[in-house]
Amino acid sequence: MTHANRGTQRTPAHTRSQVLAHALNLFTGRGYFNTSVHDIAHASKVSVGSIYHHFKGKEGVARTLYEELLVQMTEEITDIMLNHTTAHSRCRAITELLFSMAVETPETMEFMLYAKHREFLPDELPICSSKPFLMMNELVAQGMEAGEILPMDPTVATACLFGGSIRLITGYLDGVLEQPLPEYLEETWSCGWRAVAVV
Amino acid sequence: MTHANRGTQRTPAHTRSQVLAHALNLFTGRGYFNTSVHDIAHASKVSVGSIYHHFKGKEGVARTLYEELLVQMTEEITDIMLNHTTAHSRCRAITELLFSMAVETPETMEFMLYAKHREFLPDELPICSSKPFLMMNELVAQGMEAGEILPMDPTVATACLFGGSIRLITGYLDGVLEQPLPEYLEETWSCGWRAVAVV
DNA sequence: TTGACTAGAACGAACGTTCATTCTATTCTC
DNA sequence: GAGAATAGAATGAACGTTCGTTCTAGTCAA
Repeated sequence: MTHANRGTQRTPAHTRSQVLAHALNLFTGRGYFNTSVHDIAHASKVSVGSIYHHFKGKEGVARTLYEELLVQMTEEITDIMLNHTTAHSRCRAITELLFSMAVETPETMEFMLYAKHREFLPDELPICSSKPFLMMNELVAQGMEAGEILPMDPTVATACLFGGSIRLITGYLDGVLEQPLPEYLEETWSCGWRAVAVV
Repeated sequence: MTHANRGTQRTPAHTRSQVLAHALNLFTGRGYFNTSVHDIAHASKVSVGSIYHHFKGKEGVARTLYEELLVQMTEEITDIMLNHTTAHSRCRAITELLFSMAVETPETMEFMLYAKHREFLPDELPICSSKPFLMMNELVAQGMEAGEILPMDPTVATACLFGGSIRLITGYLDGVLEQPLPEYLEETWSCGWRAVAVV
């Protein structure tokens, strides 16, 4: 390492992660279309050319963020499936996961729940067709077969089980909740489970 | 009327409504930022100058759409409040309203539920702070006082009561439902009410 | 004739993208 | 191990396009 970059890393991996982190921040803060490639370059302290070298363009940055997000989410849910056995316990764990992600990585959460991906990633399926969401559907269907969840359309059950949590998280991300998000967890979970549980 | 506009209306009211209708169509179809003023002008068969005369610009068109939407929604909910007395009956009516709006005016519904208004209307509050949503909150709070709804945080109750419906409607607008939307109404309503109702 | 309305050409700023060039770390040759 | 060769990475000015907006000229009803 020469004096020219004393104090700053300049490995490709570092460049990539810097760009992704700052792009996520800008995309969620002001929106994809209100963020220019030059904004990302400036925020990441990286040149425009580097962004094109690594990601092939603005859309490539967004696509990479989206794909990494789905992979991470899939891993988390797989973990939950392995470490819990009942639908009750699995759904509870997923609700906790959603709440804690919203608090700890709100930008990631916002990018997942709130961004209109189809406006800037035209070839992507809607997020509710993505792997993690399908896994949640599958999980609920299994719980129904096991007699833990009332017999009904699995799509409806999934929507009602998690719909309340998702709305609260949306409210949190919009800054309209009066209490800190975690204080709503217990009641929200109770309602969601009560909506579909076999008594 | 001269030969110049034979067969087409050219009253200001007609111009306004044409612009609004086609703008809504374009905004929901490809997104606000993927729609240019020239696109709106072309689709509405109206000149760019006219759009600027009536709406002061692209953002003005979106703002008008948004405001009209909130007014219409407020009226509908006010109607429901007047024609129903119990929280059970009112919430059921609102759920039906949401489902039927989604089917009959999907673009309006999409613009309300799905568009990221804050990205293109920077001064607007998030939609969950808007009048119709606050009325729903208030309605639920009243139902709680009346002993119809379990005592809990009203925000949570509202989120869980309507969260399932909203998720299903989102799925419908994304085109991922297997059945026609109305077939999900009964089950979704049952779940939502069961989540919060006093037994 | 006046004033609201419409038309569409013109404008300038901002944007995503490209590219010729420079830099840097690693490999190869002797 | 010195030095040439190479490939990947980084740079930022420049380009062509698109877009929101403005402007001037013209239309039409009252």
